[in-house]
Formats: sequence, structure tokens, C-alpha cells
Amino acid sequence: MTEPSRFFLTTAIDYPNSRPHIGTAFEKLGADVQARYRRMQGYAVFFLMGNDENTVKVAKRAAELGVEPKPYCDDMAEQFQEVWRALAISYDDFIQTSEARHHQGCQKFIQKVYDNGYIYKGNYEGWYCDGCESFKTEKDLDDNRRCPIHLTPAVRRVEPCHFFALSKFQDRLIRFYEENPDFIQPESRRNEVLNLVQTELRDVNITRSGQSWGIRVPFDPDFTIWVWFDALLNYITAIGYGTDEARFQKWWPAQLHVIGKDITRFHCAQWPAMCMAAGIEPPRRVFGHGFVYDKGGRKIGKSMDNVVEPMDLITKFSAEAFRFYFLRECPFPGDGEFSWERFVEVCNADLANNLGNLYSRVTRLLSQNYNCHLDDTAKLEPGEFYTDTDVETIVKQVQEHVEACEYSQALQRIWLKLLDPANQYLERTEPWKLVKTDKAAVKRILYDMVEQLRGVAILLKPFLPSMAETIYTSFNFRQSWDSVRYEDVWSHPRQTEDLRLVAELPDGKVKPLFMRIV
RNA sequence: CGCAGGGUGGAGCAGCCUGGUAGCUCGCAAGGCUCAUAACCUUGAGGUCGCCGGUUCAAAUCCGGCCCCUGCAACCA
Repeated sequence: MTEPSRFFLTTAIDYPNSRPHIGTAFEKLGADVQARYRRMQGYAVFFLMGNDENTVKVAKRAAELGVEPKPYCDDMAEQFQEVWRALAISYDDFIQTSEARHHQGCQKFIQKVYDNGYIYKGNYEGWYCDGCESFKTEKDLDDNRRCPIHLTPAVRRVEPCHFFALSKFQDRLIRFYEENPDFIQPESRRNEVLNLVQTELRDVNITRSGQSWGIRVPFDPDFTIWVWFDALLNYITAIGYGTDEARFQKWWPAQLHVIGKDITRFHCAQWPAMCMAAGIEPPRRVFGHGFVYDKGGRKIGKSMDNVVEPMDLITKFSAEAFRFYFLRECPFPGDGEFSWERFVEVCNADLANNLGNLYSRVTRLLSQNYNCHLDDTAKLEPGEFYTDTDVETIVKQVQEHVEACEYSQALQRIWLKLLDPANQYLERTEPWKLVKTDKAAVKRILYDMVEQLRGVAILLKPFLPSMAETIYTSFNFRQSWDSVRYEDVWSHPRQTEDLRLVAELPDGKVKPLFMRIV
């Protein structure tokens, strides 16, 4: 038996100056499906998430609340994780960039880059607002070059700082993209980054001065490390860079960074360059997902007034409904939309009316006519239904979509190719009528339908872990739920005993999988 | 002339790479069924596939031009 392939994946780390919103949750969901899918398929998975804490805004926010930054961050980290747990996000580790392991790793990294000659001292010149105590871009300022917050004119200011020699990596980056065509996904983002690297790759000021909160630059302690340089490093400090070399070697390079499309440039240009500068391998793949907008097309985010608390949705409906809506309705590579009306619509149509209802009608037919036990089915092969459904092809298509992070398409496939035909098949064969004249034929039909549910449960496992398990464990399938893989859907391992419905039947019926929202 | 994505029946999307009867979900109308969560199934109405031109026997699909919308444009992550 060979060592299982390792799969290290990460999400972007979040700013804890406000609570998580559905946009941030969307990203974690997408990564979670990937993590769950890879685990199912036998990979040794390490799924990392975290918070990005070494920023001035966090320190300011803490000051506003009259608390120290660290306890503030710890409290926020707990609040974030509360949401992630409620959504059944299966992360293996949660790093806070204020942790000692991160500080140590960061300092080691920046020192290494410095020793390798890719950091030099220089001056940064730009527009500075005294009120904000920070530099501003032209875009940040109004037409009269005034700070829109303080309404005072920005002044030209020159400040000593340290630069990371990003421009030196132009050729190496371009070669890297050529040698790794799958590095940037979806593919549409490739040109964007390529263009950026070819035309305007500039050295980056990676230090800030005059701040107490943050990570000290080891070779020049007057400075702290700029958040972006420090934030990206969470991907390696969490797995032991600078603190546990063996562990780091085990997991690095990351198989996949799941990020928002807006930070593609940092992950696709600056980050691999940083890795090269420190003499470590760049990550294998970066996936820039789309955003969730509200009905008016506005981005849902902390700065808008349209924040939807994930917890509201979870407590009002369920984590599974939450997961389903965003995974089914919002294309992960592209943008999606959220509205309460649509949420109810999608959940009712797909979860209650289709999947849930199919489960109810099949189990009911079983309990009512066969006392939950299908005699002499121990060695039965799937029958009629499977002859006109090429399950193997369907599963492979779903798999391709999942591996490409095209979750909405994967789910659509499952509904269109497996669930809809199942409902139609029941309609065509009318087992509730046929059972009066040909019980053996109906047995076969129900056997096939249960087989269909088994397949759907396995395919849905990464998406709806709880609902899928409920379906699967309603029957006495021989294979344990923990060990199922996608291949098992079409290989349909034989039963050794007769097929039985083993779910509890409170009123002679199974508990509905998903109640219609009214 | 910065870069990228998008403009397809009332709403939301797929199809475009690899041209050939325009598909899916919701909504709407009629019918069927009663195992099921008033769920399910069938049929129907509804589209100049942003605009103009080109290539072709044939274009939503390829090529050129134009219009509109949305992100990004590095020191805000």
C-alpha cells in the first residue's frame, strides 16, 4: 500500500474587524466541499483556515472597543469559528496571525529572503493623510486630493522602508505559468495575471513604521511587516515553517489555495515570487472564486448595509439549506446572487420537492408494502432502471466538475441525470398500482430506486454531509458510510443480506429529509 | 484605444472552445396521478440568443466593429 496522496488546501484568511458574512462563508463552503471530496477519495487532507490579524484596522477597532488587540482577535477568532462549525466546515486547523508560531515563521521567512538578497532599503513616496496616519492612493482621494474621511488635503510624504524585489522575478514567474498551465484557475484569470506580470511588476514596499501591533522586521526592528507580506505566509507557518521542519516538508507545497478573485494578483504573482525568493516551492494551484451579490447587484460585504448574518440563515433554516443554496445557486468560478425569496425557492424545489420527496415516497412504498424488508434481494443486481442510465459516465462528469470547483454544475448534473429520471421512472412504472398485481416486479423497482438513492447520497456527501448520511444510513447497505467513494456509485457493491429500510418510522413514515419552507 | 468577465423567452442561468432542429430551474396555463412534504408526472404559451457587418450551404456558436453593465488597475486587505 502506497502512502496516500497528500492534499493541502487553504482558504484566504479573514479580517476580523467585523463578523463573517455570507460572502466569506461562500469561500469556506467551496473549499470545504473540495476537502470533503478529497478525503472521500482517499487523500490525506489538511484543510487550513484562519484570520488575518496584523493590521492597523484591527488594532484601531480594538482600541475603539477599549480592549487590547490580542484578546480582541481571540474573541473574533472564536466568533468566526462558531460560524464555520455551524456550517460544518471541516477545517483541520485555524491559524491566527497573531500567534507565536506565525510570528516566528514570518521572521524566519523574511530573514531568509533578506539573506538571499531580495529585500533592499529604499524610500516610499506617496500621498499621506495625517488624520488616517497612512498613505493613500490617487483613487482614495477626492478631486482636490483630499482625504474623504478627514476632508483634509493629503500631503506628499517620503518615508524610508524596505522593498521586496518583485520585479526581479518577472521571467521566472512567466516561465512558472508556462510550465504550470493549471496554476491559475479558472482559466479566465490567467490573462489578467500574465498581463500584470508582463507589464507592471514593481517592487513592493513590505514594511510599515510607527506601529506597535504587528510583526517586527528581524533585521530592522524599527519596522513591522506589511500585512500582505505577512498574511500570505500563514499558508506555511501553519504547517510548521520555521518551527517544525518535518511537518512543513510533509505538507508543502499546497495543492490548492481557494481565494476571492479580487486577490488573485497577490496569490498568483507576489506569493510565488516570495516562495522563490525564500527558496521554497510555489503552491500548485490557486482558484479565484466569484462573489455573492445582492439582488441589486451590489457586492455583499462588511462595508455595505446589506450584510446577511450567516447565523440568521442557519438558525432560521439549517446549515444544509445554507450550504445547498450557495453551492447550487452561485457558480463558484463566477458570481452569484443572494435573496431570501430565491433562497426559499431553491431549497423548496430541489431539497424538499425533489430529493426529499423522492426519499419519502420510496421509503413509504417500502414500509407499506414490504414491511421494510425486500425478500430475496441479497444477490440482486440493479435492474431495469440502470440499463437506461449510464451511471458511470454521470459520476465521472460530476467528479470532473467537483475537481474543477464547478459545484453548481456538479449538483445540477446530479439532479438532472439521477433525481429527475428517478421521479419520472416512478411515474412511468406506477408501483403503487402495480403492487396489487405484481409484487415481484415492484420489488425490483424499489430495489432500483433505493440503489438510486444510495448513489445520490454518496455523490452528495461532500455537499450535504448530514442529509446524505441520513439517506444512506436509512438502509442496511453493507459498506460503511465512512468508507464510501465516488466509484462505489457505479460499481454498486452487492448486498450480502436482503435490502432493508432501517430508518426509524415514527408514524409509519420516515422523518422528512427537508421540510418545505412556507 | 489599460485588463478581465458578462449582455440568451417574465426572473435566474447553461449552451459558445469542437458551427447544423435554442436547453435547464423558477414563475404562468391546461391535463394526469394519488406512493409522497398540496409534493410528483405530461403537455402548452412565451425568445429578432445586446447592435451592425463578414466567413459559410448553415452562426447564439467563428471573425471584425460598436453599444451597455460589472469587477480589477498594487501599498485598503
